[in-house]
Amino acid sequence: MESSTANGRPAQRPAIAEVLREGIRQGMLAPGQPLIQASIAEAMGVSRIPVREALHALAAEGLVTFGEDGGARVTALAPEEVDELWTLRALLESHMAPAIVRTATPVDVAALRELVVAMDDLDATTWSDRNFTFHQELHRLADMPHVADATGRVLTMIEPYSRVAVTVLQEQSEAQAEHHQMIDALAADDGDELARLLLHHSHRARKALLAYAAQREKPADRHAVATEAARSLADHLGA
Amino acid sequence: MESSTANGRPAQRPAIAEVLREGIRQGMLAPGQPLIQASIAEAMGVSRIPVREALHALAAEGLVTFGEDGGARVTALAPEEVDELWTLRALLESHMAPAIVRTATPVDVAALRELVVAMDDLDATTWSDRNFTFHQELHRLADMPHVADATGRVLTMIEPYSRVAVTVLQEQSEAQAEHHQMIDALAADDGDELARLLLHHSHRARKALLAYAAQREKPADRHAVATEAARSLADHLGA
DNA sequence: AGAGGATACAGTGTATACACTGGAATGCAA
DNA sequence: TTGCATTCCAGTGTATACACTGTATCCTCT
Repeated sequence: MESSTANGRPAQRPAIAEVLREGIRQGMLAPGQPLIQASIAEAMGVSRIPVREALHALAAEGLVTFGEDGGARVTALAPEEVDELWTLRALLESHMAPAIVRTATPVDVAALRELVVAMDDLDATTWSDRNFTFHQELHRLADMPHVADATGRVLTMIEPYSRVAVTVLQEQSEAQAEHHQMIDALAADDGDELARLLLHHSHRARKALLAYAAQREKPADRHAVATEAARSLADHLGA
Repeated sequence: MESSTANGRPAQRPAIAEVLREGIRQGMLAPGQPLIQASIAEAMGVSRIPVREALHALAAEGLVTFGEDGGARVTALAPEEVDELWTLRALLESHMAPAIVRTATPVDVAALRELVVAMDDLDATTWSDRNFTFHQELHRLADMPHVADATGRVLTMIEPYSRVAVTVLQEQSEAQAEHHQMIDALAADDGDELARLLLHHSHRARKALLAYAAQREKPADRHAVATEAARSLADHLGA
């Protein structure tokens, strides 16, 4: 009475989207970079078909954007969008805080504390990875799969932009200090405090990032590409 | 210097995902229903390839679930999941409220009021459609594209479950009354009141829906599928 | 008649092949 | 040298074809 199904081959499809997602999240695939189906297919040893499917899935997640000409690129976010997503992240995380405190067992808290302690002295890249894991694990405790999913998507989208800040600013040590406070609040069953910390965590990082971005993009603001090209041209002609 | 692209044929791809999404949202494709690639392809007059891409995109949106056997079905949500999503909706909508009030022009407000008035006496199906549009238009005013997108996804996911409530309960008239109040709050530039109304709107509807669902699912709660299968088997054997 | 195994079928995953497009390079004329 | 038309090519969208698997059917044997 019920229909059936089966697949044909190794079916490493999920792996393709996974690899691309990680590549984008970790910044190896830069925002705006074109994603050529044939190249990806060759690199992964598959045909274009499963690559296209992965690309469309990532597009639905917002990580990839299909230009009207059909070409896929890593989604590039405008500063206002990054700002919006940081605020959204703060909202979602603080929303989960009470549930996290409610359902976390001492074992969970111990595991998280261990994770945080292990992050205390790490280079920026590794720290960013662990930071992502830490927050994901935290969200998992809320027992709100859809909210956690949405939050994870937001985290993934803003991560390429956050990493820059971690590398350049003193962001890492401040964030670590706050992580320790979060664990303490969690151990003390203080949901309100955890929510407050998560809000502060996001908003402080967001402001630092925006300041950095503003400083970085000031000179390039309007005619950035044009002036850059003009300078290059002048040099070339002057020689 | 820059790469180029082009497509081959009519490229009605976006239409495919769109049609499926609408079909799911409007309940024409019921939760749990298998989505056979070949059938869809034939119905839409295309091959399976673009259908697969649409399916994967919808899966990334959460509207479609791929079973481990590979078969795609319309995602079926457990009551707790619907509950979680209603709460999330309330959070997101109330978050947007201040921004909506801030950026809405008198023209926007008039257009929304007209929309609401036109909804006053409609059959359940048409009203549900307009209701969806109304909320989407409201979100659009917040000038927060990503939050609005996320909210739209949530609305789409819960809509099949909400429609039942609208059909059965007196939900429609209560919701309409609240819609009018929202427009008034919007016209009065009262962001806090709008946020309060949106929260109340969602939470009341959510409770009504849950009560309805609980009543409806009481007998099938635990071993629903097993008992269903057993009954079917019994009928079949008894005949 | 009932249990056990071969076979057909439905359905999926993937690769290959073809059609089509827009920009880049090239060649030609002025 | 410059302006323009033509050709070439990179890249995409889609269809067809094939490989594979789980389930259901049917046939056989006891």
